[in-house]
Amino acid sequence: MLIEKEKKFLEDYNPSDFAPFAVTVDIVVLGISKSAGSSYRHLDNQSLNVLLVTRPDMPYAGRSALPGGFVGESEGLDDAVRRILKKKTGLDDIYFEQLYTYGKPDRDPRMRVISCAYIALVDLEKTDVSYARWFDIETALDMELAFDHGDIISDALKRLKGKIIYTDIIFHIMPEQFTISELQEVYELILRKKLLPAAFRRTIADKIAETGEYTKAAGHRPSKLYRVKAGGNECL
Amino acid sequence: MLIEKEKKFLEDYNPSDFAPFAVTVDIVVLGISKSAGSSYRHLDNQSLNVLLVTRPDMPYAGRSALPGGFVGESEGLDDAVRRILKKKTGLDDIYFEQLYTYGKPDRDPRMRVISCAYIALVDLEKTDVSYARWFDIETALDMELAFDHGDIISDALKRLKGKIIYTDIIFHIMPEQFTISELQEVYELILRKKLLPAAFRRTIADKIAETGEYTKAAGHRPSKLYRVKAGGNECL
DNA sequence: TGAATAGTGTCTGTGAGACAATATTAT
DNA sequence: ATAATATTGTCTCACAGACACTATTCA
Repeated sequence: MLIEKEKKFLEDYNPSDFAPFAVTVDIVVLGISKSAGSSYRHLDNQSLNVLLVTRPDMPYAGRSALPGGFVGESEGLDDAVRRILKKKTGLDDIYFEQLYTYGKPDRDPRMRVISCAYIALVDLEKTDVSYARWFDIETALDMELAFDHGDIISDALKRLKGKIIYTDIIFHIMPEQFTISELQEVYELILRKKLLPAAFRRTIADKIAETGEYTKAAGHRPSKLYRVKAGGNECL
Repeated sequence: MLIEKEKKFLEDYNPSDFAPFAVTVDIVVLGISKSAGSSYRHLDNQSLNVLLVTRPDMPYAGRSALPGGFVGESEGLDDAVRRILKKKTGLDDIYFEQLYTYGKPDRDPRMRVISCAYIALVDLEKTDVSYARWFDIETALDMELAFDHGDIISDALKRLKGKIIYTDIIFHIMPEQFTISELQEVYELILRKKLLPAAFRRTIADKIAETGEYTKAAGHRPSKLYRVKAGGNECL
């Protein structure tokens, strides 16, 4: 005979009364793209982009959505992320981190689905995205996306905005070589505000190293090219 | 006839090939307890505590574990957290936030379980924890806990350590009235390092307000009692 | 040469670290 | 009076904001 206390515990842990859920991972893949400047004198314009796929099926058929998919029966969440990233970008070794888990009962009309959302940062130039398309982040946020993917993207940006101040994850989105101005512009795109060049240089000076190379044919003074210094601060 | 591209998409989204998962929430409930100082002259000792339950069943029967339970079929993750917190602490309106989702395939020997972990901060004095027990955080970390709950607790502490610097969530763990020294000691318990009283006072001065009351019978100079000022910075 | 960008120098204010000094109570 | 804590004062240093200034290239 069970005492009252033990009964109470059993309520929580009885394996027979758990409901079956589907679990997916959805990934906010972010990258920086460049478009030609307005004249030979002007720098290229950078923009923050997010990778989206088009849903072929109901629900939200034809609607854009984050790349994602169901987690396999004996597959870890991280493994599912790696598998999907490989398929959508052609890359291994992409930096990613867990963002948040979305579990509102009605978020998928078909069934109960828990979505574990991730952020991934890629060097966009290296990606081969045959089954997906890059969208400017502003455009993407204005679009009608499938499920709650619009919320997920804006949560991802909030997270990123917070983290680039006290970690070095920004470098995962940069190409191997970059100028300080480019790096500053990426910060500005994410933080949505202008920074002072002098102050910016000072603060990141110890995180980067000169490569010895310079930009060419810029129509004005060339810029030193830098790379990340080893041993950055990734934090939690 | 489907073109190759569409087939590829269908692979990811075919609703019939999803695996059934159980989803639980597990909560790291943290609170500050006081034990009497060594003499009438000395202040009470505060310690950071975590709420644990004892598992009555396999697996890990008899082992201590985080309070948690299966998420109901049409219950939101947050609703599950509120339900469990109410049962284990007797309190509504507890501050909590999502920590991380743990989904290793072998983390529960019975079946595939995804655990969505949360942090909750409570005023320990107000809790009625008939079905759980408070443990000093150091003790808890040294114990052999069920599942991966040891990892979850240490992740929770890392998160808290990061967040108390740039948010005001700390106040959710404080009683209505507190002295600056007490508040400082809580910071020190979480950050695991000593702070300078003068600097500490300066930095938190604008977040708290005097109540007009003082500590009594302290065996030495009494301290002003403060409360939180409205409109704190909770951030993401 | 000049437009456009790269990069430096420096003043100033804010805020943290360090630590000394003063204040107040119960016994 | 004294132990123990509370609270304030102040010097210094690091660093970010602001902004002026110099440097360099290509068409």
